[in-house]
Amino acid sequence: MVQYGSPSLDLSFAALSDATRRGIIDQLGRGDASITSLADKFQMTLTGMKKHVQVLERAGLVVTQKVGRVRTCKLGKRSLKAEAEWIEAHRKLFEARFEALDEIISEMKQEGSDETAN
Amino acid sequence: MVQYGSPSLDLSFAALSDATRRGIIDQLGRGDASITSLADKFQMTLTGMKKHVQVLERAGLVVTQKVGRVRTCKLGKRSLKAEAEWIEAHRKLFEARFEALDEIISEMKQEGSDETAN
DNA sequence: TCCATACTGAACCATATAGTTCAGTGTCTA
DNA sequence: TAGACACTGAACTATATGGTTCAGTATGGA
Repeated sequence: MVQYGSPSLDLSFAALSDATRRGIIDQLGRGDASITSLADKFQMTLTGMKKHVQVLERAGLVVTQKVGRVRTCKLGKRSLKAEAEWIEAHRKLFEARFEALDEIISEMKQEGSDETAN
Repeated sequence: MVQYGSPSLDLSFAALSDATRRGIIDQLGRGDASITSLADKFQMTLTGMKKHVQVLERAGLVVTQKVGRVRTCKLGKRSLKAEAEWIEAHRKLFEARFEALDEIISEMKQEGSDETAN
């Protein structure tokens, strides 16, 4: 795969594409948590939960710290800034398209429509 | 996988997690394009490009219409609103954590620090 | 009518993801 | 010091992803 964009956006959007991981972020927003407590909450094995946490950690969205036998997870310092910026920048493109679509619709009303065919 | 969140967020964040697909959205923001022109631009086979476009289409980020032998791709009506909202809502959680971190750092300066160990 | 163009679909490959089990290792705590 | 607890890592499974090639089908133009 040829790289065009930011590999960190790759990692964070991929991390956010799983509902369990979005739930973990939600949960950590309410307070730090151990792997065990997260695994309980999301009904998953410790090993499975650890993998999710690692994905979030690689994306910089979560940091963990092991004290004694307990690994505590908390929200990281990435703060979703770059992601918010990408999305906001591109929402403008989408909105510009809407205006263009309005024109097309008026045109279609005049001359009869094509199909989204095949 | 037990589902907790929105399956449409799953699809759109997954779609955005690939730099080529983010590039396609970028490109379509500058104007509609055929599969062939996108494949050229991103140096990829037609088949490969078609798959990317299908991922974007399933996520609602792109719509396509075939006229004659040409399939034209344009930005869809999803507009990234839900994605922007999720991210904005959660940025607040991250920022709240920062303040908490500041407290922790001051505490650590007083009593000597732990390690992010193991 | 014939050829080039534009796409489509099936099949394949390598790698990643989402999860599991099982067998550890290290740390409390009674 | 024995057991319980919290995690870790390897190995395995099933499925998805990102890409390819190859063999079509359908359309448009000379």
